[in-house]
Amino acid sequence: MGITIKDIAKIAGVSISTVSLVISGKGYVSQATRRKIQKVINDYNYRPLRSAQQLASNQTGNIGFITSDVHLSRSEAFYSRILLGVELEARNYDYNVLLSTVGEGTNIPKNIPRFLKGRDVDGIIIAGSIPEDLLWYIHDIAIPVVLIDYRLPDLQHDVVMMDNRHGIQQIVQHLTSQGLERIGFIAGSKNHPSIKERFEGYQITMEQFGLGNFARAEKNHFLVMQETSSDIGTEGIASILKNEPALQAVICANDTTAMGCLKELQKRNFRIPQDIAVVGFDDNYYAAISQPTLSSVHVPKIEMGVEGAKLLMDRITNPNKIYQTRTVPVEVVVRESSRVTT
Amino acid sequence: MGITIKDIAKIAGVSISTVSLVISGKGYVSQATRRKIQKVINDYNYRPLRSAQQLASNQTGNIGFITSDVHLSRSEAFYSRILLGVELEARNYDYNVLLSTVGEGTNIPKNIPRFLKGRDVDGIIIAGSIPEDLLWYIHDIAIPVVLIDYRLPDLQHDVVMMDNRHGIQQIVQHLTSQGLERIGFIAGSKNHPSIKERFEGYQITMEQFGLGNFARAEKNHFLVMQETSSDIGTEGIASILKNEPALQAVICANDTTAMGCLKELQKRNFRIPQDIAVVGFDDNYYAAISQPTLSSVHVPKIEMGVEGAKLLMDRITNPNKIYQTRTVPVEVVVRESSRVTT
DNA sequence: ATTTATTATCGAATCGTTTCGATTATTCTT
DNA sequence: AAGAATAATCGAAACGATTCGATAATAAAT
Repeated sequence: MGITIKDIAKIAGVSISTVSLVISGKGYVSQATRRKIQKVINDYNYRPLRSAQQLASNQTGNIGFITSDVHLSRSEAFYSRILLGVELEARNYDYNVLLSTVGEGTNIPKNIPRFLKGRDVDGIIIAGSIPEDLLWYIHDIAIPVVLIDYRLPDLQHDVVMMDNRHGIQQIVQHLTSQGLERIGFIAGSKNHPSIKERFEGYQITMEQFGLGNFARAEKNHFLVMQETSSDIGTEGIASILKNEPALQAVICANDTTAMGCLKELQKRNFRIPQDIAVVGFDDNYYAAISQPTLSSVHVPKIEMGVEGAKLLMDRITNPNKIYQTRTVPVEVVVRESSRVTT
Repeated sequence: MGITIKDIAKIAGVSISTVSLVISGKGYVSQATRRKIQKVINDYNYRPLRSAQQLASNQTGNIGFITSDVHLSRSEAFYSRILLGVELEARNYDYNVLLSTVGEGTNIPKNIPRFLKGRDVDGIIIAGSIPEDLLWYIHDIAIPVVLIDYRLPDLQHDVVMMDNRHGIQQIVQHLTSQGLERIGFIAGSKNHPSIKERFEGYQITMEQFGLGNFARAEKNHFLVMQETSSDIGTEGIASILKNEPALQAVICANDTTAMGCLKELQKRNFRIPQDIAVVGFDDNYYAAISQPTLSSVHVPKIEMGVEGAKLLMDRITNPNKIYQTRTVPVEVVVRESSRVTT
């Protein structure tokens, strides 16, 4: 079928190994032969066969990307964008990206990505939460791993996170600077590390602004275990308002939740933001076109993927490095839903 | 490093080739030896190394998934869901999925997915539009290809589409059954085959309902080349209303466009659906939670991916089969934005 | 009971690279 | 100018599977 390195060598009148050296850029090859060989390669449009390279070099040139099926099909395209970032960066290293989704259920071994069994990848990136025992399984394989927007307290890994605490801090600051003080908090999937950090950020910052009493009162939060959905916002705001009718603002742990919140408030004829200000987190596409437009914290998803890929490449070439956590900066985007003063 | 087929053979006391036969399920192996070998394989948790299999068998066990970067990061997760479907189905065949995005720009050869150059995949799936010359390039490689939600008139391929015409037909029927007759149409990226079919569906059905005159008048459509965005809806409805103030309903070629349309109408204090009914297409997540909730046509995205993967597997094992077009059914979901009568 | 067909097992070639060590050619030291 | 260091090239052994053909064992046919 295809043209092989052997053909190239014969045509160029050199040995196979010299051609290989030219391709990989390793070792010593004289300018003259290098050019000669390169010309033949170009002329015949030759590319080495990956599987042969893989077998001989014991490197696959592939990385695996694992995320849950639910995450991948999320409407906000949050993890899709992270995947995109990974793909973009992997390309710079001439790596392929293999995708595998896993169910939320904890069904090992059916859940185990095929590329792990066949030793098809040099390293993997895990985006978002996956079943804990699967993470342990992967950990035990001793393959380079980078986690994006996820982590387990008792497991050491390279990790990429967004700056959740600082994002919330900016929000609280923005709200209080407008004189709002009774600020509630709503979140789903509270076991997720990002959500946890956002809640902690809320508590810490409120404390700093002298609003610790309000922030500590349980009636002013709504935290549940469910997967992110707009229902959480709907239920959440209802629950808080029941006990705290004088609420002035509410921070939702993400935009989808905020959307549900918005909807419920409108149904009850609250004016937003005059009666209650609402802010989300993530800065979805829909934040910018919802009615009213939603203030949020912009998270650079693609960059998170890029950073993750870089970290992974680093770890693959340098397996004994100390583990790193990389935190990408975020920024509040103020829109109609929280702009009280003009 | 890892355990090899040689080790298994030695431990089981058989030849390498017999072990291979057990793994692949081909040829003749007695019950007794089969069990014996299988036991060793299980005990040692052995998996054949893919790259070695690939090299020896000249099959990769991989499929490539190509989509544009813009499509993948789309907020509606339309193509992410198709990807998910492909992944789910590929798993049933024990195939890996390699992902590559391509820029919208037409920069061959930088745009060429790496897995094509290294002959890393047995076939590829292309979801959504990609630069035309890239499609020609792929066509020339003569590798099995399936297109999902895309096609080129003068290029033969296996194709998966949604039933755009019938979806629109259902919409028009739904609207006219409520007495609405002056129904406009708004779409972006009008060169996309799905959008084209939706527009054709609009024209044909309107004709069937005796509303051909209205549907044929250019002032009642807004068709532009831009990529899908909510701005198209905003501009579109403004444009149509200028020439046709008595508009009763508008069909948007997708939900995102409809969102922009909704927003503009609300800004102008139109009541929806009493003054103007709005429907979208695709049935996004946000269609169900927007204000008002948006009527739309549900498209089973994951199933489209599944169908695509099936078609591709079929073509890989059977390269000379006649080309197929598979059309998945769609269904109107009526919500607040178009429910005039109660 | 011999021939023929079927089932079972194996040895060896093969797939297309990388890489190690050997060999030769060139350049640098003193 | 001889020996040492460096640069250039090559041959051959891996890498870990598949697969073809040969051979041996068993079953079926006459």
